Amino acid sequence: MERVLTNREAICQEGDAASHCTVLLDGFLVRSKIVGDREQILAVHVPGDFPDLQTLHLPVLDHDIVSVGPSRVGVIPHAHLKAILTASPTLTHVFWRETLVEAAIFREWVCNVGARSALASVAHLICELAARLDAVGLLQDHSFQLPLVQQDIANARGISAVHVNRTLQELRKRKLISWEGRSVTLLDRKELGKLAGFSGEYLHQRARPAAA
Amino acid sequence: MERVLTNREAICQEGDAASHCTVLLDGFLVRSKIVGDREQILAVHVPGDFPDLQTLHLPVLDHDIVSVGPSRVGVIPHAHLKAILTASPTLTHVFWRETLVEAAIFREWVCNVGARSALASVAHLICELAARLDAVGLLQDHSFQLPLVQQDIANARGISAVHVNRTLQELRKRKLISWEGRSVTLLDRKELGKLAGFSGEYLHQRARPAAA
DNA sequence: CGAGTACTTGAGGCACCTCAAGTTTTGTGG
DNA sequence: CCACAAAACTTGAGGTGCCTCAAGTACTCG
Repeated sequence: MERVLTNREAICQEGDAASHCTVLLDGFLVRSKIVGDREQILAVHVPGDFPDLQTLHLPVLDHDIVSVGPSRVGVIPHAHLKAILTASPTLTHVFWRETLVEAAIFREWVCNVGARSALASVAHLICELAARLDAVGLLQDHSFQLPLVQQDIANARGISAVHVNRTLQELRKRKLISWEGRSVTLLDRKELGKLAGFSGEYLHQRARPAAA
Repeated sequence: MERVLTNREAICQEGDAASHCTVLLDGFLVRSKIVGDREQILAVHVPGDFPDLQTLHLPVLDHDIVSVGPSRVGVIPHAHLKAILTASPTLTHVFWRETLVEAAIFREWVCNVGARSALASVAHLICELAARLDAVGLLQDHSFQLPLVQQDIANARGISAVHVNRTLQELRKRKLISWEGRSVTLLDRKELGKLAGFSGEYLHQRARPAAA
């Protein structure tokens, strides 16, 4: 079953008991959690991701999942998915692996918010999104569409929106990125990666598709 | 096979290709990653944990695993583990679930380093360790043994060791904890949890063992 | 019992924060 | 397709939580 989402529409919320899984077909989703008076974004999902695969074994959600920009998701009932996995040990391992890569990304995010400066951390987020979008063919000519606003970046990185603004200005001043409207361009991917301390290893991408 | 570890002994390092998994039988392990000139601790493991289960599907490690204090681990070859999992879909789901709980803990750590103050974040770490140690019977009378030093707490929380020291003094001053030598005691679990914004939900513990 | 490691304390500094006001862009109903 | 409101972005200025450096004290273990 398919479901079309407008901007900032909740798929599910903390405390919900999920009975189905979601696959993101088009657009973006973020997972977030309210911590005191702040909102912490835990993950940004790109097309091809299964953002709530963990509900198969941990049905009660410990965070919210919300669309960013117009999006489209596929919905798969748990019962259906379980039948498929029972029938195919190979698919079981594919899905398990998917959740393990996700965990590796969470680990890198701990490094981003814990050990990197605001500048490096924001640069790292852009590198990560570019690499993941590239893997599904959504990076064209070093550019991609990104409906996240500066407050989202702030919530993802644990810094203030004002500081995100100044950080992006610095990245633009250094001619590392351009960001106009919804369109982000990596002007110097190598230098940006160097500043961010980015290494794509943790994404455990199997193969890179040929460049367009 | 069993392996006995002394303090600060590496089990495996970033870049290694693992051919076996580990189960922590006794003591503590931390997973960490070097980020620029800092070390970020990604996870603290307690007895019963499988800290490198992900190597089954992602053999190349993206971080180090090191003992803290004298420890004892069991070593299970991948081939052996895969045979067991092939034979038992139930066990497959149990192990998968284990990695999903671990991912939930990573998410909470993102909140800790991203959205909580130093005081709340350190308090949260203590609450989490107490809850996890309680689940395996290693919390006695609100006390547990913890071989982590202040620099480790700093590396886990993305703050300086000096500030960890001052934070612990504040927690002691507020009569929330005592920490003498290796022994940590929760003097007021409720208040500590409140300060930390701690809710054990994310640990997805199935059942709590009866208190000793 | 000596040497290394961990802990503590003080003091000055800075990366990032909050508040606040203005400008630009985006979305929406008439 | 315009008018208007709301949201997003930008800029300035003062503040603070945590940092770094540095020195001294107290463990711990061989």
